Formats: sequence, C-alpha cells, structure tokens
Amino acid sequence: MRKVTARQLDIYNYVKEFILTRKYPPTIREIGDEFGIRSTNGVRDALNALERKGLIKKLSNQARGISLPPSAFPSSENIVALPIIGRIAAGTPILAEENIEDTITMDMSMLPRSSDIFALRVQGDSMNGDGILNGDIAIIRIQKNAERGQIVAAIVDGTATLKHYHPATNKIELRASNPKYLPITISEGENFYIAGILAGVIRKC
Amino acid sequence: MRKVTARQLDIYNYVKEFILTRKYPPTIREIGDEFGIRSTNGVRDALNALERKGLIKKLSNQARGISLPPSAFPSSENIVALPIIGRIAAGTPILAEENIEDTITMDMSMLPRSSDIFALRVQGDSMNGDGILNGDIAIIRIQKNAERGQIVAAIVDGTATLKHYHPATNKIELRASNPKYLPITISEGENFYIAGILAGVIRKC
DNA sequence: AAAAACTCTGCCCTTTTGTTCAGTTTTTTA
DNA sequence: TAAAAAACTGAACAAAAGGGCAGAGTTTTT
Repeated sequence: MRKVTARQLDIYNYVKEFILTRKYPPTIREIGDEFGIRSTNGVRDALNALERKGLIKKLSNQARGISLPPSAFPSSENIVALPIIGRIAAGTPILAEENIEDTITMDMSMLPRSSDIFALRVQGDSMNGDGILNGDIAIIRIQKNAERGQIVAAIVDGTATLKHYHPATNKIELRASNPKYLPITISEGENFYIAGILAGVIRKC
Repeated sequence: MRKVTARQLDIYNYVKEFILTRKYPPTIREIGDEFGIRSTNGVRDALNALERKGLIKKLSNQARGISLPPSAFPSSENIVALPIIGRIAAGTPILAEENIEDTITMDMSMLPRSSDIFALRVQGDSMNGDGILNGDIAIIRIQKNAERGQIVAAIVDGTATLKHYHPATNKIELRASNPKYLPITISEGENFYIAGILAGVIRKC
C-alpha cells in the first residue's frame, strides 16, 4: 500500500471540509472545478486512490456519493441538542416542532442513556425545597409512568409543571416542595398526563 | 403562515435524521420510498411547504439539494471539557494537573464567555438555601475578587468551599445558606483566597 | 530498466435526480 | 360554504452527476 500523495491529501482535505461545513458531499465535477481538473475521470482516479487507501468510501451510482469514516467527524457523538419545551399546544406531541422554544446543547455523559429527553425552563419557586429554582433548566427523561414521590414533569391543561407525584385511589396529587404551595389534585378524567421524570437540573448564575 | 402539519413534521424529522446520521441529504425519491409517496411531486410539495415555513432550504437543481439551518446541528464548536477540581495541593495553582479529579464536557452556550472556568463537586448541604445540593457540580468562573454577598469558591487551607462572601474590616465572613451552619470567619493572614465565583450548577438526578 | 501507480485529457454513455404540467381528493381555514 | 392549502398520482422532461474507455506524460517502486 503506497502512501497518500500530496495531491490526494489536498483533495481529501477539500472533500472533508466541504462535508463538514455544508453537510453534504461535493460532486465529482465540483471537486474538479476546485482543483482545475477538467475531466471527471481525473477526479475519479484520485477518489479511487483515496478509497483504496481507506480515507473515504464511495457510494456507487449515487449523486454526491462520498462518505467519510466516523473518525473524520468531531466527536459530536454524544453531544445532543435538547429541545427546550415551552407551552404545549393542544393535541400535539410534546416534541412537536411548535412546542420547541429553544435548544440547549450538552454532553450525554451527564444524562441517562435513553435518547428520549427534553428540557423545561422552570417557572416559579414551587420546587425550591428540592433545589430547583425559578429559571433553572430541568432535564426530563420521557416516560409515561412514575413511582410515588418522584419528581415528574406533568402536563396539566397543556402546561408543563414540575411536581412530586403522589397517586391515590381515584385521584392524583401533585405536590410542590415549597410549603407555600398547596398540592394540586387531579381527579379522574381531567386533562392530565406524565411527560417524564426529572433527570437533571442546569442553572446559569 | 400555517402550522407545520403532522405529515410535514414526519418528513422533516426523517430528513433531519438522515442528514445527521449519513452526512448527506436524501433524494426526493428516497423520501418518497420511505413514506410510500409514489410521485416525486408529492414529496416536492411537502419540501416546498417545509421551505415556506422555514424548516429547510432547497438548493435548486442540485442532487440531494436540501439543507437544514445551523440550529439543527449539534455544534461541537463550543464544547469544552471542564476540569473538576478535587483537593487543592499546597502551593499549586488551582488548575494544576494534580488537582484535577475528573472532567465534564459541556456546551459553552450556558457558560460565561471566559475560558477560565472550572468545576467543583459540591460536598455537604451547607448551600441548600441557594438550591445547591450535595453532589451537584458547581461551575466556577475564575476571578480573584468578589462583591459582597456573591457565592464564591473559596480556598481555605487547600480545600475549596462554596459560600457567600461577606468582607468586613480585618476579617472576612464566609456564610452558608443553610441556617444549620455557622459562618466561617477568616482573619487576616490566614491561608485563604477566592478561586472564583459561581457561574452555574449542574445536577444529575 | 520495467512495472506500477499517479495525474491527468477528452469524449460519450447511463443513471440518478430535480422540475414541470395537469390533474384528484381531502382537510383546513377564512 | 367557498377558497386555500395539503397531499397526493402520473407522465414527461431536463439537468446533474457517475461511470467507462482510450490514451499519455510523470513519478515511484521493485
């Protein structure tokens, strides 16, 4: 196996930069234009060499059919853009585009493994007792059920609220941790469901 | 401007996932195959709607000519690995290698602009009153001075502690926010300095 | 010195892919 | 309830893009 030549490396770097910045690969002719190679076959030769040497992979008969190995991409592997949910529009799934107010990028290393996660901006001081302050960002792992006492993100009448979950027969109590606030009681048939449980808190001071 | 329909959102999510995982956009026909749309024009209508509503941009007459706004991509651009400081060895600067216990990667978007930042693992419940719990990670912006009442990371005898800063003549008081704890009083000449002030809190539940 | 790989040109062909036109049916909205 | 938008079908077309062939000069290897 021969070494990668300077010319090949130039072309590789161009392709890599192109993909990284534009999010799609160049065509053979676009590469040719960049390097003043008039024949598509000139570029093909270079790409074939790069493929033989393991730097790229060609996808046959596909427009813009060049792919880079995963190692070429900055390890945004476990970086995720979490949607921050604002008001939940009636009848829409939580993660529907129109409910997303903003996004926060963070590293999954501090999150549960599951990908079903979103964030809520905390409003009010009802959960002060648990160290959750007004303006904090609450990270929520989506799940339908919760255990007694867990902190859940509950959707009541289209508004998300963070409370302790206390089910009882025929009703559910949502308790604040700030004694200033009375529990919210949900009777059967009311417009209520659990969006998920608290998985983390982030505060900017 | 009408809302994004469920169908459009499905298609958008497919396109986004496709681009994020494969690093190139799908063709109109690939989208059609996925959703059982037999006419390329059916897909075109959907893409045109998504473009009108600002979710995507179409690149005319280009193979795989769909692009997403930058916000759709998790940017590893401003991801930093913050050092988590443990015990501070005598005579060493805070960020000296031997003081670093671990690192936590996170997005700078929730941090102050400065690059002089580190993290502390909170021990004890002395700052409960400010919603800072045992085990939380405190993000500290390095600076030597603080204003009265600010929460500072103070180094007392080589140990970092998080407290409210209350200077007075000839002494400094470090106050907890949990009334259970008495203030720490630092007289002049004692081994003490301010490492920085609190810039954020992160909690894994 | 010969073989192999590299770096192209030029031309042509095929496949892939985007675009346009002319409709239909259903849902949403003013 | 009429109009607009959504969500398609189907066919034809045009442009974009990949592939192949023949060849040639240059540089590396063996």
